[in-house]
Parts: sequence; structure tokens; C-alpha cells
Amino acid sequence: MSKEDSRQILVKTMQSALQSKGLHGVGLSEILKTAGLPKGSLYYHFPGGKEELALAAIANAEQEMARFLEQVFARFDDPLDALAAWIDSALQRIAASRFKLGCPLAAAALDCSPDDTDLLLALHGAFTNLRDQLAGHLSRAGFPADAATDLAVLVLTSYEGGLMMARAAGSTDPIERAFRALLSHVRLQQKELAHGH
Amino acid sequence: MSKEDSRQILVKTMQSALQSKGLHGVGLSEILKTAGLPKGSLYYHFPGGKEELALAAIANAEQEMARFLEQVFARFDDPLDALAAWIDSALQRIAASRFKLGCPLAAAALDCSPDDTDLLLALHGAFTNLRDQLAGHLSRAGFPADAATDLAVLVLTSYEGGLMMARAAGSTDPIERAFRALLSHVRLQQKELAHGH
DNA sequence: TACTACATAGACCGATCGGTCTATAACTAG
DNA sequence: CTAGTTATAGACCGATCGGTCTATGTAGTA
Repeated sequence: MSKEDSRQILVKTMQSALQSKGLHGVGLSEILKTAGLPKGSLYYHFPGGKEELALAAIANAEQEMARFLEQVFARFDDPLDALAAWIDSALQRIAASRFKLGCPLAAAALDCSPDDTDLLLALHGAFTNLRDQLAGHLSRAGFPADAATDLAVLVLTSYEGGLMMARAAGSTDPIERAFRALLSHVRLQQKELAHGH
Repeated sequence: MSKEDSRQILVKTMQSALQSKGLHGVGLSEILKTAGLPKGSLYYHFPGGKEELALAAIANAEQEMARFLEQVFARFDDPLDALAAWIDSALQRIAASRFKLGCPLAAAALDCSPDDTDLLLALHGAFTNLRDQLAGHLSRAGFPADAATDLAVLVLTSYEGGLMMARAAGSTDPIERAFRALLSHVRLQQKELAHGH
């Protein structure tokens, strides 16, 4: 097995472990068993141990999310349509996992100690990148830069909070409700902007 | 020390542990050390161990949150003003903890295994109660029942997601942005409702 | 074939995990 | 004073934690 294969398997396994059980909810032995690799491989590829692996999983999750956002925004003319499509696909993914999987970023953010500065810094960077990416697309919908950033944060927070509540509810209902409300309000604002200028 | 004192101390300690490190992020020994109580006391008051204590902490957190919401909504005529005041006080609380404390409900929801049905059920109940409470107040602002529930979920998800992102950011910025966007959109909708009828 | 990275393999470590158990202090009722 | 209940106190348990270390393939190069 090549170097990159094992590395990537470990990252993916950690990522999905974060999603289903949180940072301290899974042990390395469970991760290794799932990955089908011995401990030696882990500490060869990630000398920093669990935390380094978690950081890699977070970076990977951010990248996947950013790529997916890019794709969906490229597919629609109206950024709000893209937003709706993004949520739709999220709903499907969550339901398909029977509500077991949340966001690895959120799980890491809430399960780490307040002085895990490396982790929190990485998470902050990830959220900021996603926010700015979203804000860029939203400004294309007519929102001024500042309002677009605020709205992007609202979208992200609702998404993260919605994923969390969907997990507790065992249902997509919270996400559906939150984004129904959000999109209806934003469409209204969009109309206002169009008429006002 | 009376029975209720020790019990309550344990619940509060667990609640704050959930907020700062998540369910699996703290050990019982740390909780007991903080609480200043021996193991015997824990298993006397909570024979079910860590999980029973966590359930009690979740119930307590829900109650505190519900009471606080009740108070703030009683203090304002316009439910949206109450909402703004609620967020303001949340911002202060978070900043005062130097962004170490999140929501105990969210932390438990993301840090538990998908088959911790007791925990997830309790969390779902808590979120549903808070949602309905919020929805009740929002319907007073003129929103039809269905829209009020959707909006209540949007508020809750943004709040939870905002708390999580604020922790990662070490700043209240995400919450401020999210609710600036949310309130501006909702005020607009409120005007629409008023004019439309 | 011998040499040399690379990567896997897993035994092993001390620390800590959640949980059980017995002993005892503190209070109450008779 | 005693008996009984309530609550504290902490030693102790096996399991598991994250992490270290040595040994063993294995692939490419001479």
C-alpha cells in the first residue's frame, strides 16, 4: 500500500469519526481498526498523533466543503438557487446516514478544550474561508459586501446549528425549517434591493 | 452538606464541563475534583453514573434557558426587541467567559455516539420545547403559526451555530453578524406583514 | 545479491477512564 | 444510648486511553 493511500484512509476515517462521535468520543484503536491499519502506520504518517490527524481531517473537511460549494454555485445563475440546492443535497446526505453524521468542524469545535489553540485556530481559519467564499457568491446576488458577509455568517451558523439539531431530532426537519425561513426572508430582501435601485 | 446541595453542585459542574470540553472531554475525576466531592457522592446521587449526570445537566440547562427566555420576552412589548436583548446578553456571557463556554446541549449532541438514544431523545425534547416557546412569542409579532415555528428554528440554529463559531473564533463576531442579518431580514418581513393586511 | 529507505506490524507502557465496593461519618428517631 | 438511614469518603478494579519502541516486511537501487 502506498504512502498516500494509508495517509488518506486515516484522514477519512478520522473525519468520519469526528462526524459521528466527536474528537474524544473515539479512540485511536477504534480508528485504526476501522482503517485496517496498525498503530505504526498512524505514527509514521502523523508523528503528532491524534491531534495532528484531527487537524488533517479538519483541513480535508474544509477543502471538501469549499469544493462542493464552488461546484454548486457554478451550476446556478442565482446564488440563492445555489444555496437552496446546497441545502437540498445536505439534507439528502444527512438522511442517508440516518442522522448519524454531523459536521466534523463543529464536532471538533465543541469537543476540544478551550486551550487547544492549534485546533481552534484551524477551525477559525476554515470557517472564515467558507464565510468569505459564501459572501463572495452572495454579493453577486446584489448584497453589498458588508451585508453579504453578515448573511454568509447567518447561512453558516444556521447550517451548523441545523446539522446539530437534526442529529438530535433524528430528522431533517430543523434544517428544512431554518432554511425555509431564511430563504423566504432573503428573497424578500433581494426584491427590496432590486426595487430600491 | 445536605442532599440537594451536593446533587446540585454535581449537576452544575457537569453542565459547565459540557460547555467547555464536551461530554467525553472531561473525566469524572476532574468533575469530582472541581465539585469537591468524592466518587461515593456521585454514585449515591446518580446511580446511573456519567450518563445520568449528563442527562440531569441537560435538563437543568434547558430549564435555565427557558426561564431566561421567559424573562426577556416578558420585558419587551415587541418580541423582536426581546430577541435582540436575548442575543445581547448572550454576547456578554460568552465574552465574559473568554469564549470558553458554549451551549451544553450542542456539546452533548455532537459528542455522543449516534446510539446514545437516551441522550439524543432528551436533547431533542429540549430543543423542541425551546422552539415552541420561541415560536409562541414570535407569533405575537404577527407571524402565522407555521412561519413562526420556522423562524423560531432559524433563531435557535443560528444561536447554536453562532455559539460554536464564536468559540472557534475567540470572538463574538459570528453571533453579531448572524443576528444582524437575521434581524434585518425579519424586520423587513414584519413590515411586509403589517402592510399586507 | 546487498543496501537502504519506506512503511507496516503490534507488543508494550504509564495514565486515566468509568464504575464498584466497603467503611465510616453525621444525623434522626425511638 | 442505640438503631437505622443518609451521605460522604476513597481504595480498588478491569478496560481503554494516547503514545513509544523495536522488529519485520517490502520496493527500489546499486
